[in-house]
Amino acid sequence: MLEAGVTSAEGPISLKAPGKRRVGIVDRDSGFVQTLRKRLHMLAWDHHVLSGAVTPEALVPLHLNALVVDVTVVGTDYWSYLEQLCTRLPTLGLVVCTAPSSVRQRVRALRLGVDAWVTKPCHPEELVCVVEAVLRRQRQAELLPADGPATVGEITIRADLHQAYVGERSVDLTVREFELLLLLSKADRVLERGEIYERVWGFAMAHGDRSVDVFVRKLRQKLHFASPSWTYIHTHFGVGYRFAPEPDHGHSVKPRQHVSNDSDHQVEQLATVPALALR
Amino acid sequence: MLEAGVTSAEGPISLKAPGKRRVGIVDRDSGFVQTLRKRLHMLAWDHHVLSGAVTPEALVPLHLNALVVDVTVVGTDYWSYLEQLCTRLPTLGLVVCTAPSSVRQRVRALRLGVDAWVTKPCHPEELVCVVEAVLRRQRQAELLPADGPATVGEITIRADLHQAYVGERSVDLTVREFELLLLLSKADRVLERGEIYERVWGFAMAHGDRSVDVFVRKLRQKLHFASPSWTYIHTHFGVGYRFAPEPDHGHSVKPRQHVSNDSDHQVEQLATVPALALR
DNA sequence: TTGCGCGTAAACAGCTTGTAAACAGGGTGG
DNA sequence: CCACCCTGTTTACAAGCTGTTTACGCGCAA
Repeated sequence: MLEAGVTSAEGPISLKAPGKRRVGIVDRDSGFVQTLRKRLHMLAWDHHVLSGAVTPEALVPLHLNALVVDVTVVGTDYWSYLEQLCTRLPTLGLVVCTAPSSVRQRVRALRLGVDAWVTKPCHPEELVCVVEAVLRRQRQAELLPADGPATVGEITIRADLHQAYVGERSVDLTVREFELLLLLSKADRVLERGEIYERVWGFAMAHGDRSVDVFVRKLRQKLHFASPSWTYIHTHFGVGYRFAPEPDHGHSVKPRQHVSNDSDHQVEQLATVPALALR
Repeated sequence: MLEAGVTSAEGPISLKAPGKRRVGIVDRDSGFVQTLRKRLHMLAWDHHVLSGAVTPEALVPLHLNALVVDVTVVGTDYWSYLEQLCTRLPTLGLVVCTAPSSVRQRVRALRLGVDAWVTKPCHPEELVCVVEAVLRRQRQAELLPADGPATVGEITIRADLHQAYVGERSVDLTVREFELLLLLSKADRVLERGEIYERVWGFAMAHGDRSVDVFVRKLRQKLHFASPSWTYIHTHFGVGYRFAPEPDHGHSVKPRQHVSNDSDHQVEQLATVPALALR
């Protein structure tokens, strides 16, 4: 019973997207619900409209973070329902949004464990903000894990470790290099230098700044050292860079690609290997 | 967050006087304040009536768990004040209780990080219940990590005793050190300094503050003294720290994995340092 | 071919971290 | 009530790493 509450608060978070919240709605005002749904959708929160008073046990598999209830839907004796919710699912954020009530009612509900009481009619936006405030306080407790590893080509990008790997071996990227890789790998198109600079460095690129080029080279070098038979970053002359893992099919005829050069891993080898032989 | 315990400052995970809460009040309505005080006294909560808008920095030594503010006391531009509070003291429960307001105002405040907005005139009992609801959700965060003993590497973390052990021998961690260890061990990823500070200290880290580094060093020292052949805390340069117990494979080859730090010389120094020097 | 964009390399400056120690405040015990 | 001890905070300095800048040469496109 109680573990159900823990599950709904902690379980799904490790399984689903970290920032994703799930909100349940118990209400019959279809217009109000529609507005809420729209707003929640904009916030990229999952939501689940429930038809009537769902038992705490039935709520468990929904993995809700919060529940908005209009107690008029529940029936005359909604107190036992609220009490059940607060007892069995103590980690569930509970917001009552209902018709005008007495101080006594609100105090009783808050004492039971309800997190907030909003009086109808209310602006949907305000209700959403109240739920958000509850979830914010709720989330403060959690240690939200970063999103899981993503694999591109032979490279595994681990956001939780701020590092990329090939198998078990670290590519040994610095912070900037990793951020650059993360940005490039997420964008599925050619990125201009200015755009890259803005999103990695955080401000506008000065005219003539070659930082992006330098870091692309460093990143290419390390990626090539870690995964020699793949090409990841492609140069679009006069435009920018594009990330796309491509295995090297031998040295077949494919000169059309703007495949930038690939220097062999370390310095001394560069001196001995003619550049042309590599292409 | 801030605990009204005997010791100076305690983090969110503190265990002392769990029921004791400290609430600050910023209001000029003396009658209202008197009623509140009386009610808070009955609840055995400490309270502290403040004269006007106290800066977040001045608030820190008061070790408040929550703050009730009538924004009319603060002045015309109370937004910056609320924003400061929410930014600098994100774990502080913040309830605005003031004259009638617009939806826009309430939404803005809730978005800033205010936990609840109560409109005057209101029943003092209801206000207390709202604060209680906020504190309840806040306290949930503190009680959750109090689960059974967990073993990581050679270290056994006893949340119930607020201490870590190697076998039967205590690692002799201070409160802060233990909280740091608990936080790090619960997160399965790299934690940035700011995040660590916010969770352990309870408020936003000032720019240039090295407290986290210092405590990581102390913790490393004691862990290494208690469990010399393991490495627990790894530095991710430019990012933060990550906890992961790793046995030292014979120190012949340095496994330059994603592990940034090496503490070879540290080992020798620690070996020569008498136990007392660790405290 | 020419002009400009891009790859490459290395030097330098600045920042980040480890380390140690002094300092301050509160708690405890005499 | 006072002195000592324990924590936590702050500061300073050194070492290492990272990011930036600069220079040079090649290659792409007109």
